[in-house]
Amino acid sequence: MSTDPSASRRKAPIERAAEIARAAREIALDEGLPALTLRAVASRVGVTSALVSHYQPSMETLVATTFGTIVAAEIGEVAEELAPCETSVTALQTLINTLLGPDRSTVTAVWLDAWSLGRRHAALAVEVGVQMDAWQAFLSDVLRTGCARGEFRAIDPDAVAWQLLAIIDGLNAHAIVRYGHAQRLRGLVRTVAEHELGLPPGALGPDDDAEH
Amino acid sequence: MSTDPSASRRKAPIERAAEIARAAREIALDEGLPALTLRAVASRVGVTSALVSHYQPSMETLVATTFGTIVAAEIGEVAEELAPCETSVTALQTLINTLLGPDRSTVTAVWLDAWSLGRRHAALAVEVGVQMDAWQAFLSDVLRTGCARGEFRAIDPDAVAWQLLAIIDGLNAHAIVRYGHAQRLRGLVRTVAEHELGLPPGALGPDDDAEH
DNA sequence: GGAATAATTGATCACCTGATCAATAACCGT
DNA sequence: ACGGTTATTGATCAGGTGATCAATTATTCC
Repeated sequence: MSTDPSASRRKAPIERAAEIARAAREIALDEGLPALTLRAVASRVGVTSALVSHYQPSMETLVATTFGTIVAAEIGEVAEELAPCETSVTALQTLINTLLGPDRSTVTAVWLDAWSLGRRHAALAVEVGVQMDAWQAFLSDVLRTGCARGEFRAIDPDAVAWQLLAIIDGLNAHAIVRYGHAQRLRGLVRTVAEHELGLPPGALGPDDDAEH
Repeated sequence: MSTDPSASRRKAPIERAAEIARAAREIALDEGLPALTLRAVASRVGVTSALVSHYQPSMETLVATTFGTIVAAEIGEVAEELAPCETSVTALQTLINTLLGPDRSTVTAVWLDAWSLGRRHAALAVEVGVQMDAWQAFLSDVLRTGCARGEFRAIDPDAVAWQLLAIIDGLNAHAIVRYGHAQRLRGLVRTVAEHELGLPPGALGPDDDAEH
């Protein structure tokens, strides 16, 4: 019983570090990036603020890495969801539906916080750039694959990826601020995608109420 | 010399109130909404923080009204710029060029701050809603006028206005975070607008390098 | 079992935030 | 010229922020 975690207050560094990172993620997701404070993390984990400081070089980096982790996880989830799609058309369809779905609001809120905070927060600004590039690279890959398969016809998949992401972010931002969800406006993204990728109108349309 | 302002420290309430409001606007524009603090305003005006508190019921409301003033002024400026346009097509063209121009970054930054802060800031959230509606109403009017003139064909101008604003906001957000300007991506907005308004491709295109 | 190692704590620092209060000073009307 | 009105100040409060320090434990190694 030497490693029984229930009786001992002291934990292995790796475990505690994971605990802190997890708490940070939770706080960021349900209270926003600005609420990600030294004492908030400590309180959620159930330790002293000094301990969080001991595990983290600074709050600046914790905020940045927490944001990065959340967004990276989001990309991973979407990638996993797209994997079983047999055609690039269904993949793009799924991607649009997921990214504009009602479950996206929490992550979108984190993005908004990051955009705002990033202007006075060097480390976060860098991470925002990295994650935006990651998203672009991911979507760009989907488009390129579609072109290779002969499903899409795009001169500049990189540019189209940026455009689609910008539209999706804009719609989601509006949705989170003004309405509850952005699903109503999916049609816009579909139309743009069809136009930019040389698809016939309606090619991305049918599968509207397909998910859950 | 009884009303000489240079010798007297004391000022008329209306004048001081205007001074405070102006300082608040300046701070918000070049340091961001989160930098709009009691002492920052006081310092810029050259008075005590207590005086700012005396003129403002709370920082919460000052932030909200400052944001509202900035955005309302933006709408006013654009409206003024669109007034001389003889056709709705050139009006829409001008609007797109202006809204995605390089001078928009400061106001876009304020929007980002407001979207982020608005989630923990009741008064600001209300003002954000009001100003978004104002923008939508303004653009919607432009589109409706174009329809009445027979230049546009849109089934639902309100919806198209929301869509165009969402795209513009998304592009501007991306531009401010990742690149210096969103001008490169104007083509996207034009394409969408042309498609949604029943215009021939390229109808909004030509006047690309028209402004300084 | 005893000693070295390191996770954890509690206290504290310096700084920022918004807000309130009595006291002071300037202005205006008479 | 004087008195009332009020703009303005200085001080101060309560609370929050990130960060650092020695001291205290718990764990592990020998």
